[in-house]
Amino acid sequence: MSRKQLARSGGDLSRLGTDDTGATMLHLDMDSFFVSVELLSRPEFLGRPVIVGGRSGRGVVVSASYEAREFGVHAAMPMGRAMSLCPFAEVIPPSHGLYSSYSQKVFDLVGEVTPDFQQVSVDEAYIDVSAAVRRLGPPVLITSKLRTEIEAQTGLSASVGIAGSRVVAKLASTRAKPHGQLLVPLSATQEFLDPMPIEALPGVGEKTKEGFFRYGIRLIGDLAAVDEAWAGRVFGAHGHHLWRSAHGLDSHGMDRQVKDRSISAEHTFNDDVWDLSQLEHELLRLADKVAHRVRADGKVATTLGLKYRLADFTTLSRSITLDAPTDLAREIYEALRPAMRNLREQKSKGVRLLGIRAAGLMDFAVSGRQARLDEAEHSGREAEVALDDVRKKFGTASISQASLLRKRHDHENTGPDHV
DNA sequence: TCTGGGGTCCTAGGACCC
DNA sequence: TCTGGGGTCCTAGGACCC
Repeated sequence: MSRKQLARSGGDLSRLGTDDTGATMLHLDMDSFFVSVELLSRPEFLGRPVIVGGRSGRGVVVSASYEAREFGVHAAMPMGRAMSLCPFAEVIPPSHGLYSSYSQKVFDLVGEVTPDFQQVSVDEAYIDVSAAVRRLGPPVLITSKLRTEIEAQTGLSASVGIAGSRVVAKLASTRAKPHGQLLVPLSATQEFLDPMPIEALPGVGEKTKEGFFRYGIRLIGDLAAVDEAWAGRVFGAHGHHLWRSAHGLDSHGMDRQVKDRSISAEHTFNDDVWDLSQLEHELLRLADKVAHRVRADGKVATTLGLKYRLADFTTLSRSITLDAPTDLAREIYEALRPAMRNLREQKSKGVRLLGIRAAGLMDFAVSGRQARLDEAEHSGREAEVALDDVRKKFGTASISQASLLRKRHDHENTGPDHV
């Protein structure tokens, strides 16, 4: 049974009623967003199974059309498996820039309804219409107009859940898909939630589901019926949060979005890598990517993390907190390279994935970074801070260029013996 | 034909300080 | 003489989301 069918089997929607008083939280979710955007320029594929995703050996499905889903294809599935399930699907490589521009159009339209919304991904947002009802009418009407407007302006369809809380609105939009909207009146909230499988709750994945199953909890209603303190004892903070969700209650408000906690980049190799210099080359490329994005945000990073996944998919991580925050590729690279070398020596296995994370982000202006740059200039070490610009002129630096620059730099500062 | 990339949040243990 | 307890920072790992 597909997820959709499962959701649809959960109850008789007509019994939910029509009273949208107080149901002022909307969850908007674009229907198979990436695929739908691609179909705008490929109308000949309409009605066919279409998959957006990486085609190479280790690619996965990013988005599948509803026709492809009929074959069991879903997001995050390895492409090989998807193709065996649905051999005649059209496969389109993702164009993230294109999706961002359509995303912008959609959220511009949302912004015309109310500024009171929180975008949670490229194709999803929570919209609090409580302040908009006097101006625009009841939530159900606002929703209809918004969906019509989105479709008229972009050619894309959205589904919307309307409820009294974020968690219920989200479950409602899932139930409404595709191309629909669903109101869950406040009085029908528990009735709506109770028959749903426990894994429908956001935050319940494979592991948590197994945990609940061990205690005979299979439906949201089962969780709602237990004592909150028990859920907390057994499942910790997560348990409290999920118990509240099972009652249709949010655990935190819209103000939660403390954005930009980290900026990361990672790469899965087509074939497992054993060669240290190849790893270093990739590390430099990732450092460059992350540094650019950190600078573009006007930030500097205090903590740097390395992600290191072995051929057998075990994932190791190392992190380093810097004395002085940075936004330079070279400093990121130099900080993480020893950790990577250590891992390479300890684990005699091929490397599947390498990743870098920059965290502890703060504004450049308050970071003291400028003072360090000034100081560096005065002490004749401008080569160090300017290296990034040098590297930019060469394009993506090769490892030999990088080590040449590093050697020159080290030579200048500590003498040739240091290298 | 196994498992992308970019994120968030939580936990647990050790270091270190008072 | 040999050991309390709280707070905070840091690191490593893991679950989960789109």
